[in-house]
Amino acid sequence: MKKHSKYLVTAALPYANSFIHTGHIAGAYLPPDIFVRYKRLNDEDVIFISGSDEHGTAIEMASIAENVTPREIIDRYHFANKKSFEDLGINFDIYSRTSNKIHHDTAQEFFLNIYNKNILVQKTDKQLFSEKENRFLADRFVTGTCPVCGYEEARGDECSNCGSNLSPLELINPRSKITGDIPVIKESTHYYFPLGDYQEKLEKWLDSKKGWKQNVMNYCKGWLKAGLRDRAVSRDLDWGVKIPVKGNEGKVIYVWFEAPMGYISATKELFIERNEPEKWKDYWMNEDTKLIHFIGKDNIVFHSLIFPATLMAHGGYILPDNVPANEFMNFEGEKQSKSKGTGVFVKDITAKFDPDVIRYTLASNMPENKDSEFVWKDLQVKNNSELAGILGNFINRTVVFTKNKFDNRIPEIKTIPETGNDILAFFKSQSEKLNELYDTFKFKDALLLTMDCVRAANKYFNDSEPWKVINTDKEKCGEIIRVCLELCHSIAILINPFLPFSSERILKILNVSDKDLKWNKIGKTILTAGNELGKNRILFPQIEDSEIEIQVQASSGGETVKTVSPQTGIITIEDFKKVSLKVAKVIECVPVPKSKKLLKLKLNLGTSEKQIVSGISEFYKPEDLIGKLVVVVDNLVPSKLMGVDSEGMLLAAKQNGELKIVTIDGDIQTGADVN
RNA sequence: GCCGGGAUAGCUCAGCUGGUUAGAGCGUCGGAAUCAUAAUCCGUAGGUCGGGGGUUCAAGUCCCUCUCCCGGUACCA
Repeated sequence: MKKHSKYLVTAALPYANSFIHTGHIAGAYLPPDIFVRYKRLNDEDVIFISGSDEHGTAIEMASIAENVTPREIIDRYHFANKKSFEDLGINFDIYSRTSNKIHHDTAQEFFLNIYNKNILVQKTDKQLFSEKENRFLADRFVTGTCPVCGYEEARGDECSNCGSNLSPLELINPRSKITGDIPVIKESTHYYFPLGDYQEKLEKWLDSKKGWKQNVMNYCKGWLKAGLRDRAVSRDLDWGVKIPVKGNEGKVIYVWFEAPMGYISATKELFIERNEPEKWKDYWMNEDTKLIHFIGKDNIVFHSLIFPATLMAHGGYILPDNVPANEFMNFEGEKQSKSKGTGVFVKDITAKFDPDVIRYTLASNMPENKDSEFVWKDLQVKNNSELAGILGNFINRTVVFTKNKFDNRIPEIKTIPETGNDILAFFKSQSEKLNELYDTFKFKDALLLTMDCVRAANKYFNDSEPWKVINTDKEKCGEIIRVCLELCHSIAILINPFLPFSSERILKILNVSDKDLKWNKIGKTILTAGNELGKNRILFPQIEDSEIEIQVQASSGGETVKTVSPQTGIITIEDFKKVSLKVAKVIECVPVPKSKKLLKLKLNLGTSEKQIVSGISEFYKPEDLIGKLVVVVDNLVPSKLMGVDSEGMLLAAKQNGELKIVTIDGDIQTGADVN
């Protein structure tokens, strides 16, 4: 029965306005890749889908902020992220993107289907409209004075000063963030999806689900308990999938509604590429297919309530069989966050370390049950003591022994020694235990069990003492080494889901094809006596302290410093000239509400003023700083910290938990260049 | 404020419906071994399971309460 089911595995569509970081990988991409690889070793029918989510306000905002087209933004992140996945061996069958025509067609068909059934309801709201730009302004495009605290730069959805939730209509003196002009109030009609109508169906459906993770169920129950409400499915925006109904010019399908359909359009695209354009239905519309969504916890309600409801509304589609969401992976005690500039981008870490080492580190510490922690030191420790020490060493000692004592050829085996049979049987039984772990998404346990096999292999080598036996009985020694070589092959299979690159390298070293790279060959003898081994190579070179130190230092700059790429070395004067340093006087200084370390500073730079947010409140009180002359980076790309705009960076020295800001020795005019 | 989730050995984490001396990996310390990337193997030590109270023959596991962290959500007109 199980044999005949198909698997349709999806990984969350990353939003194309930032680079993916290790937290994303550990939470939503490595787990499905491991799962899919395991299934493939078992010859199961599985396809693995993901792609970039490329519409919505945030991308349009980014494009305006950078004065480029949205297309430039999404291209930048789409291709970078696609490459990041490839570099890490996350092997999607297709990594598509929602800006593709096929996705627009699919989403519009979906919308029309539901629209034609009169499922959608229309509501009219007052919204701010910019006559200059001739369009409605999304919440985040509006800025104005907060009616609660009087802060003049409040956003349309939230005041970043006092934290109040706002509607753009409440703002005093609202302005367009793009052009600065004053918008007018205009009515706009939108379509809503009546999620509440599906409450009962969803509850019943969820009740029938066995084996879902507790955290996933909890999130859903929370929402159901609160009652599901209508959700707008259209928006006044340029950038997105147009509403395919007349009279809705300037409106697009709300991104939350359209994005998950990206899984469907990506599947269509995949089978068009494979010249089987109808075959996607065999997955999406086939009850024998198990649809599994791998996501992070932020996405739970979309994948286990909202998207299923829209699938129900359309009809004909299967619903997810499981949604194994993970928690988050933090970074050295902090959230991995774009706005805070903390975390490790995949593009940076893959430039420096072996993808399998990264995969191993992330997998062994996956946030399966609760938020977990990525620590640089861990990468070194895992590599040196586990990958190199246990795994790499076993392969290496076996291969080197074969080379030195058996002419680099696979020894004959007449009878397998009893202890050899034991270890092979142990491998087999472990592989059976692993089946259950993989099927229940317990990948951390699976990794431990996998490494147990390698440990046992080392023990077999030790206990058998081939280096002694070689002196008395070469044939028997050959049999021991032969068993070890067979174990190497089994290990190549066992580690394949986690360490695909190393798995391949082991096959190369053994000089065999991948035809026996099948789960049911674990613990089997498959090598051919007399065959010569391939060239040996060290699978996991030691990672030195210095290599890790560089990373730790590069990413410990605190909130105001972006994690830098792992690059060191000498720069030219031209490089340095790119940085504009100026003397500035602190004229105002207040803590950022709700933040732990942030101070908001208003600075006088002689001819101009600017606002900088700096993570120094643990070291300085606001009143200590007012009037001080400080040094700032004047031409840093602006960013937001805790929702507060920051237009530069304050220089400070930091060491061992101490921090001192850079000040000027004596009097000089503010705005003076520093070099 | 309300809802949910955390707080377990030096570090990173497991502990299902309550049940013998609380587990794993890594690290520490000691020993064995020397084929191997100073890599392996064996053994040892390490925790009043965030604090306090309660239910029970029995609680890390259930209940109450407090502290701290993390999400979500509301209000603050």
